[in-house]
Amino acid sequence: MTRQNQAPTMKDVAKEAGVALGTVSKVVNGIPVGEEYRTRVENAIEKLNYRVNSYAKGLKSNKTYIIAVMMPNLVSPFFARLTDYINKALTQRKYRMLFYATDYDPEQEQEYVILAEQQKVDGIICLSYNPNLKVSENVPLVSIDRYFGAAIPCVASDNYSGGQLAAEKLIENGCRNLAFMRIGSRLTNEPNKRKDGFVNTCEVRGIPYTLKIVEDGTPYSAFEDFLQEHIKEGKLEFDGIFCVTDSLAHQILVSLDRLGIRVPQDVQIIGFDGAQYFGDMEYYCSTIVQPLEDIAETCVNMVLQDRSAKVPSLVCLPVSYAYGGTTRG
Amino acid sequence: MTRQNQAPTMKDVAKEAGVALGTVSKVVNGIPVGEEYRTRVENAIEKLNYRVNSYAKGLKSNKTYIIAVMMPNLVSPFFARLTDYINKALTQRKYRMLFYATDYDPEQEQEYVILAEQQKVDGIICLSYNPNLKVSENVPLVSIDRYFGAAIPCVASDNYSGGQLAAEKLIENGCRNLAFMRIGSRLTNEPNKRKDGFVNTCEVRGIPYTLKIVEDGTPYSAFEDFLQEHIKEGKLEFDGIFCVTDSLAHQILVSLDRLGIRVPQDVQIIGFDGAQYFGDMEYYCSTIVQPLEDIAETCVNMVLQDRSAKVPSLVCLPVSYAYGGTTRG
DNA sequence: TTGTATGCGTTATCAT
DNA sequence: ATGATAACGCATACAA
Repeated sequence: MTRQNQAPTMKDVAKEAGVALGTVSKVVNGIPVGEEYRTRVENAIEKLNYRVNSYAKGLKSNKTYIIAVMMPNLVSPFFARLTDYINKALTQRKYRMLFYATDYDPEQEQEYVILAEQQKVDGIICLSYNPNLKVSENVPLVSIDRYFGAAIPCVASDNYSGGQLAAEKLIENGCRNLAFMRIGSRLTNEPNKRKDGFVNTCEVRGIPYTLKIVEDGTPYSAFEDFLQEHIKEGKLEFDGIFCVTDSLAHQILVSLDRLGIRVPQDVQIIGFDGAQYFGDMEYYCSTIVQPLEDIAETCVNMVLQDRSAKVPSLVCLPVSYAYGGTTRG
Repeated sequence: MTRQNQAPTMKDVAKEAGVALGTVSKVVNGIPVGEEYRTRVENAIEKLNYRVNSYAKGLKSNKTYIIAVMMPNLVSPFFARLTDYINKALTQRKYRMLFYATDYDPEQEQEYVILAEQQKVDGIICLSYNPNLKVSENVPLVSIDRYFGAAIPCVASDNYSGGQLAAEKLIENGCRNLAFMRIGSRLTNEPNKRKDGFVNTCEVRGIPYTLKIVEDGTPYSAFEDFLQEHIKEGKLEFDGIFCVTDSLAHQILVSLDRLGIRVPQDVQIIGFDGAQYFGDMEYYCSTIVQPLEDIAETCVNMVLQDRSAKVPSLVCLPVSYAYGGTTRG
């Protein structure tokens, strides 16, 4: 029984055009061929609606033009936007994106890396929460925000400077008693440097500060309780708060509203990320903006780079401050 | 010259284990094999860190376990969330997602469909803005929100009922002079039925209404001008507004704030989509919630369904109302 | 049960 | 310049 209702192959095209298989391959790949033959082949391709099978092609050439991208999810605007930029950067370079959502699960991450390897992708870009991720030598991997050691290039915002910038902006806007709030992993990763930068500037500038850091999974009410405890005679002790993400800043704003503390009159808030309403409008809050487009471009360039080229093990890209209504300027 | 530093193949494993190629294949695919052989092969696989090459596998089996998903972008929370759910549904079924961002460009959409076909994906799920999209018979395609005709299954929210529900909720909350606002394509698509449902209920209930519909690309200021014109003696004529999306509702809220009109005291607003702050918190506004998870599941089930099975040409899934602070209830 | 051989749709190396 | 043929890594029908 012959193939029925199957997609046509090069062989079919060759038969239709009355030429040899190799000739069809040449036409498809833009290799010079006699004018007469070329049109015959092109007509046959048109007639049969032929498409090259990229699996067969990949099998031969050992190149797939596919990059695997791993993120915790696409629901967080930060991840979604970053993925969007990565996808754009890949598309511009004629690459496609195979996407995996890891849901912060280290085991799934490991599984997906293995999957990507057998998918024979040309590279992997991942934002990982698995500090022990095992990765094969055979496929280049670029990490976002997590440093795995010199062998695996890591791209991140300049989180330390971002922390400094947040403190400076608050101080510049008149704050004299600061707080830093963080929820999240105890894993060492680049974003944790936000705190260090913040603390550094507070100490250099001689501004008192308080840290409220809770573990992942802690309910947000912990922060509200914390704020409550620091309200003396109806007045919040802090006049400036740096939240480790815009998402947390949003929660804090809700709590402050509930507690009757006005923003930015009573306390000024700075978040981190640069999240925007519906992706393209104003900022949720005053914030340290991550250069997502640069991060994406950098990741793509590095993952596509010749393996033999020496790549830096950590690239930090400059952040900027953006006003979003929760500070005085 | 032999392969060097290449990923190991089944042949390598067979040699290492001292068994035949076919035996390795059987072990890999869980086909019964002698206990002795099995462990020998498994050890060899472990030792060489062997991974099956899914390209070679796909070439043989004509099945790739990859579904292409096309969306305008991942920046809009609606698209991002929908894509997230689709990806989850695919992952649960051991499928992977190849993602394409179309940026609303009909030509790119067409290109991507062709690309997907030569990528030999097992199916395509797309939210398209190309009314003339050409699609091959060889790969199943499921459309979201755009009806292409009986041959191509379309999945959407029950937009008509959503429009009705919005009108009913506004009326129920005491509104007696309604407005509908829309920005967007003139292409016929399912979401356009929101207006029809809204109008239907207004007429049945005998409530006066005004439509303000502008074309894509019109600046938002057009709506603010419109509102301005309908303010008589400091009072907005409308006491209820149904916005075609939450995104537009957000813009309208900004405009109303600027115009000194209070929400929900002076006017109540209902949006459409069910967008949430940072994906998982409160709603931006009172809204008609699209059942994104159901839509995703339905699309995935349909695209994976046996081609021979008759699939319905249009599936509409029930929407619901959610309070989000911009109405009285 | 295990091994061998063929073919999937390409590309590339040959002769022609 | 063109056509025949081997190989890519795997699955499978068939032979042992």
